[in-house]
Amino acid sequence: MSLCPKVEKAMQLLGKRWTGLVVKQLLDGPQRFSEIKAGFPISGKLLTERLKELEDEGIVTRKVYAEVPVRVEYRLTEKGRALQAVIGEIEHWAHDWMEIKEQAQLN
Amino acid sequence: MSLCPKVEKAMQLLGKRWTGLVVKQLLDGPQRFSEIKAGFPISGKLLTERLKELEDEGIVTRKVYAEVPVRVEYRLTEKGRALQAVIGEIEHWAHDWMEIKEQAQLN
DNA sequence: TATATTAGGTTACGAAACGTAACAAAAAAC
DNA sequence: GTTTTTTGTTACGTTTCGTAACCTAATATA
Repeated sequence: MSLCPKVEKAMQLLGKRWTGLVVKQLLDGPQRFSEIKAGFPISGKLLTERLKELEDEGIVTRKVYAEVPVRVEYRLTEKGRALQAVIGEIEHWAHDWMEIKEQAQLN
Repeated sequence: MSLCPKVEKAMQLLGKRWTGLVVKQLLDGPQRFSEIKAGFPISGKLLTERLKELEDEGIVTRKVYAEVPVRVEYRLTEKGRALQAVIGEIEHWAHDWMEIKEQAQLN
C-alpha cells in the first residue's frame, strides 16, 4: 500500500523546523509577529518564512493594523485550529515519554 | 507561560525531515532498512542518520541478523508505539483538511 | 529641516543539513 | 580470486538555516 499524498504533504509540512511550535503558539490565540518570536528561539527570517508557508496553506491569516509603528497579527484559520488535536497528542506523548537531562546531574 | 522542555524536545524531534514518516512506516510492524527506504524517497544516508537518532531516543531498536547478506531489522519500542496516537491525528487532519493539486488541472 | 523611534520585515553571507553517487565490509556462492 | 547482496559510509555539491546589518513608514522631537 502506497503513502497517501495528503498525509505525505502534512508530514512534509509539520516535518519542518519550528512549524509545529508556531502553530502551538497560535493555538493560545491571535498573536503579533514579535509575540510569536518571543516564544522560542526562532530567527526573524525563518519566522517570516514559516508564517508565509502557513498562510499559503490556509492555516494562518495575516492582518496588518496601520498603526504607528505597524502591528501585524497572525491567527489560525479553522484548518489551523483543527491541528489542536495533533499538537495535543504530541504534548500528551511528550509528557508520558520524553526525558530531559538535567543541566547538572549529580554522581 | 514558558514552553515545556519535554514538548519542545518532542517538537524538535518530529520537526525533522522524514522522522514522522519513518515512525509511521514502522507502526505497520518491524521492517528492515531497505523496506523502510522503499516507503518514501529518503536517501540512504539520511535514513541511517534518522534511525540512529530514533534509536538514541529509545523510540526504535535495531537488530542485526548475521545472514548472508546481512539483514537489519528495525522495530518500535513501547515509547515508539505510543506515537501511534500522534501519527493517527496527523492522518485524520490530513484527510479532513489537506488539498492536493492534481498534476493536470483542466479549465 | 533633520533626526530618532519602533515593528516588521529583507538581504548578505557563513554554517549546518541534505541529496547523489561512488565506495566499503562481510560472507558465501561460483 | 571474483561475484553477489545488503547495509551502511564518504566525498562533494546544493539547499536550508542563523546572524547581523539594513530598510520602510509614520510620528515625535529638536
